[in-house]
Amino acid sequence: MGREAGEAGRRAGLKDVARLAGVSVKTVSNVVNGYVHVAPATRARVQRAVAELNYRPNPSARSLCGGRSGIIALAVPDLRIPYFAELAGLVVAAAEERSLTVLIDQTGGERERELRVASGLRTHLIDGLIFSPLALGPEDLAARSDDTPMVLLGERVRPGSADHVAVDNVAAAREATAHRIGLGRHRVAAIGARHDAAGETARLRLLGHRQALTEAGLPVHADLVAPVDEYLRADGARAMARLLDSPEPPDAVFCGNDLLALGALRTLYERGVEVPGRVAVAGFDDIDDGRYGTPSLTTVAPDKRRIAGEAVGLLATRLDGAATGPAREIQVGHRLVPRESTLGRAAR
Amino acid sequence: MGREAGEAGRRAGLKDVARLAGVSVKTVSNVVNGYVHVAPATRARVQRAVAELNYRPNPSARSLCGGRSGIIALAVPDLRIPYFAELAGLVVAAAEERSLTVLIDQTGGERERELRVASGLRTHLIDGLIFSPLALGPEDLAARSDDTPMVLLGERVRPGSADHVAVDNVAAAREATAHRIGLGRHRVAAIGARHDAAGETARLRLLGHRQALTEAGLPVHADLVAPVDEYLRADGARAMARLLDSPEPPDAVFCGNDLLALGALRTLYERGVEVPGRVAVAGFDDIDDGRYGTPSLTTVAPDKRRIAGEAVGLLATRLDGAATGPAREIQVGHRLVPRESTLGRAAR
DNA sequence: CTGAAAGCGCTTACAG
DNA sequence: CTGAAAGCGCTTACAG
Repeated sequence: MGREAGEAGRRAGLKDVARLAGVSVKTVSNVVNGYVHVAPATRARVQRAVAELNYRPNPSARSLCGGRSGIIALAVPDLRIPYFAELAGLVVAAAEERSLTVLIDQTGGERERELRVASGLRTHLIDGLIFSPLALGPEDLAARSDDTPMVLLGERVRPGSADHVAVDNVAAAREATAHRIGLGRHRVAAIGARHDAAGETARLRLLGHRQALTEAGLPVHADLVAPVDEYLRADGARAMARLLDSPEPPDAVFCGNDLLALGALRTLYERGVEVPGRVAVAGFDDIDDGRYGTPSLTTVAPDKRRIAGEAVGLLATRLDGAATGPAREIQVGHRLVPRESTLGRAAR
Repeated sequence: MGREAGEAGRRAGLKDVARLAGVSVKTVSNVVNGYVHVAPATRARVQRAVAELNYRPNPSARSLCGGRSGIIALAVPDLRIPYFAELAGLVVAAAEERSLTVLIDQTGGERERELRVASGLRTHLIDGLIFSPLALGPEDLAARSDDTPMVLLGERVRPGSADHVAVDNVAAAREATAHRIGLGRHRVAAIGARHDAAGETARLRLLGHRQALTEAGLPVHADLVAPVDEYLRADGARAMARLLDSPEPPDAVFCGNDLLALGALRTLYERGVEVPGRVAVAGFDDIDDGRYGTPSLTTVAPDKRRIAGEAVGLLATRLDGAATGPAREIQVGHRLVPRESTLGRAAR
């Protein structure tokens, strides 16, 4: 008898292990936490007792002692948005490598909820926060009063106010548009202008797009920049329809993200417009859906795995003592992934 | 001065609130936890103190007292799989309505990791578990030794051994295939047979598919059932290619999930096979990607919002006292969503 | 290298 | 309806 959990109905505690091993709880604690100064024989004895009792540390008690909970929060707009889902999956995996557990908060990109997240919604519970804000601006973030370590995903906040990991949105978008210009397109539209506060990333991507036009000596037509409410497929579909209905439709479109681009492809399909024959389409994010699209979607691929890894890594260093110290900024690479939506079937 | 957290650098505790309000900690605890028997005046005084000190209960302490942590775990194979990402988003939202926080575990569908999840990976930390196993069978699940409340998503386990929420996979798949037969297709293939332990859901869906064939008096050709390793786009694409290469290709395909179907659509696109003209395609899950596909994907839509809601609801009742009691089973509805991949462009 | 003691912030019986 | 006390399981100085 006696495998798995304590038969007694009660789970074994540090004290039980100590008794069985014939040492003090302090020593057990030392062994469990991997401290160095424990005699090998003692360590072995303790480990045997731990195994026998199937002892597992109680994270609540540990965290209560001012120790850490081992939990970090990831706050994103919505897991139903593939980019954030993929990112979340990678963050959970990266966290696991460091024995951290991830709890998810969905903000819906709403200012109120993001404010709550930033001001310590999970204080006491989490050791740190990885936050991808949409509605909050640099000022909001810099004014944060909670002192839980935080790593920001996305645009640069006021320099020095928080650790953050980002891609060079301007450069990446510029490459995407330049790619189409290089293929001979001269009326390159953009889908994704936003008028709300959520527009920082959008703004930078559209800026890169315009830079590419300017660098190529092409005019920037205001009517070739389509605004959207959100960055979802439906918005892209609607925006594409409007562009097609304009007097001089574009021969290429840069979309602020892949979801918009997939929506745009859908409209083009419905209207029987050849892609890339008459309109070349590119997105941003490199979500899985784009890879198997028909046609497959040309996009800019940020290194999501590295974004997740760096975010968790930055947080981990904060948890391991360096709680204070200058804010760090990590710029993660990206690469243009040309596929059929700009190259045609030859792309395969 | 004095907004947000305690200036003193230390967050206010129950004791601080009690002192400020001039009551005992017990009373503060009562107010904070919404107990009834507190004099209105006392309650008001306490609430004022709570607000003034910006007091927030420490979940670790609460959980340590044998109380609850307010945290539940959601264990799914991988958030990068859209179905699970959408489900996770809905679970997080449903949990929030009940003031529960969701922590995510990714099992990768690996037996070892699922076993760890089932046997109490998060004991002490979580109040309950919502688990979508892939590799574990009914025996594994029934043999679970950990007593943390658990709600299973997916197939029926050994009746009575655990709460679970599921859709009627057999009936749903049958409808999907019957739909194509009703449209005059007679060589309806299936993609998604699995030979590993992860096959329970797959098995039921293919069973429903065969039932539809049989009910229509159609033969079940073994060569029209394509096996796959996983349920991802790439698997669907490969399987579709094999089916097309067979001597008598199908005129319709039922795929075990939407990801397989999207992969199949990709192969059909690459080979220039008209959909649904020459091959009608249907999937299962109703993930967002299918809705905007080109063509849009006919699928079976389980009521995901309800799955998430019921799962959290079942768990919540276990946390609110009914920790023991007979296992409950909730069957969630589904509906066939015919789209262009079977109906053609007229579907719009 | 190891032990005994205090205390983290809360809740839960137990009295009044 | 409210209070004083014990204790949840751990870690952290402080001694030895």
